[in-house]
Amino acid sequence: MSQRILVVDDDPGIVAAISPALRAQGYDVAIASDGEAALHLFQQYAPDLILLDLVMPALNGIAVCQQIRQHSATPIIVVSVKGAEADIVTALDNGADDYLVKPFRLSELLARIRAVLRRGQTTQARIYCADLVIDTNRRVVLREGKLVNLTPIEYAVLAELVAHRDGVVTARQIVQRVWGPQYLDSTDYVKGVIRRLRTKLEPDPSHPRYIITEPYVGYRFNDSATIQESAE
Amino acid sequence: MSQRILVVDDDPGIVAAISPALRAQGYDVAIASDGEAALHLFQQYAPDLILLDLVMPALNGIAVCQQIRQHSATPIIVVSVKGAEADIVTALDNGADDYLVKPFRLSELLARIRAVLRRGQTTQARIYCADLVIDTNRRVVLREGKLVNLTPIEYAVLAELVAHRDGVVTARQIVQRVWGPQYLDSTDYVKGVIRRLRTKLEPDPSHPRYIITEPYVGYRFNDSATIQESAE
DNA sequence: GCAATTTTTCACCGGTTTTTCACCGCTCGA
DNA sequence: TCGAGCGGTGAAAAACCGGTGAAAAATTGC
Repeated sequence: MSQRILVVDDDPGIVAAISPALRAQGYDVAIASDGEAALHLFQQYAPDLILLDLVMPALNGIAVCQQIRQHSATPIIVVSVKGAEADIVTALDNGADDYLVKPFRLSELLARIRAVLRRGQTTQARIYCADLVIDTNRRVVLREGKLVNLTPIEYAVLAELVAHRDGVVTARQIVQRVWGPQYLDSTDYVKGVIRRLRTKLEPDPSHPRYIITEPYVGYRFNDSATIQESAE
Repeated sequence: MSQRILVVDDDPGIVAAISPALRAQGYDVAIASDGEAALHLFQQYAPDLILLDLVMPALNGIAVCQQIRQHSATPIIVVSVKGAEADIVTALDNGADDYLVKPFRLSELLARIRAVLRRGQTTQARIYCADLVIDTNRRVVLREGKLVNLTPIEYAVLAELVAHRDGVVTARQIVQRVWGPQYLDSTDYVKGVIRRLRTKLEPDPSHPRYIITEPYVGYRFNDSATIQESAE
């Protein structure tokens, strides 16, 4: 389901320039040409982000900002020809999340949209993998719904593997990030921790599903939950 | 309790211009003059926001962004002389939350800081948790409807725990925020205060419900009033 | 200035974690 | 075929962490 953007601008030229570009990026776009319509559409359309012009008939941009902020935290990017310091400060202090002065570069607008939307995301905190749930926000790991007790080093190593899941992480990389650069040659640590992680996480520790050894390379966290039944 | 900003810039002139202004606004300011120092201070100082220059010795701004984003969602505002479209897009797509081109207007920077910090806030004045009521506005704590007498330090530590309820707070973080960065290694303080808090708040201080120890990690304020009857 | 409270300091205990080391089997390449 | 290097295993030693108690030092209120 694509994200929805409400474009509020009374200049048809601007709208005609922006909306196709947004649609091309995969966003759903709705358009309002004055403040009243903006508030109405905000209710109806429930956008994920609002692109808001300041100078408008019916209700100006600042007023729209304030109204919306009374009930909602939906991100707002103000786009305006007014580039004066006071305008920018006023808009930001009245609830705008970002401010872009016209004329602007399209790719910058798109980047700022991405940045603002990213911020709103509840940082992809949870990773599901077969019967494993890793909640990086609360720093907990669940196996079959039950909490697994991980020590700090165990968790740090697991986090490192998960952060690069699908890619291989070398023992040196793990030591580097978990113990620090000065321990670069003591890759023995990793062996021990990997073992403990496997006994705690793997259904069958001697035939790991999640923490896979890539011989002579490193370890890999197996995200694709497809279980590989190796015929041995 | 003021919010902390980490200023990362290798130009002493810029730093000299910005930091006093930030301090005048009531922010706590730490300064790093290269990327390595920035990452180190990020760990130590745990800032609420980062002002990041792009051009730096040791490790450039984009790299710093990426490193920080691997583990954290702390807001980053990039401040740079580079105003090219590509620079802006690159920075925003690598985790920056906002981008400001030097030279900038100070009041605009401050407004953008406010806008970005506003996002992260979840101000909730009153926290109810079983028979505990914590009113952060009036700075009082009630237990079974009765006022609990907390000393300033006790309250500050509790507030710190409550602010991150459901998340774990390390002893270092607590010391950092309550006593200040210069006490970073005297985590003994925390033990004492936690003990006193438990005797004052917990129905059964030796089996805490509210202030839970997460071994080898830190303490967690248990918001979900569900009492965990551990079988064993 | 004195008494009560609060904060800091310190040493100890029990439990857990981390580190270290020796050994084993396997694979790769000479 | 053999040796070297890599990864897995096991177990003991060392380090660490959090809780406790108690006393010294600092702060506060009267």
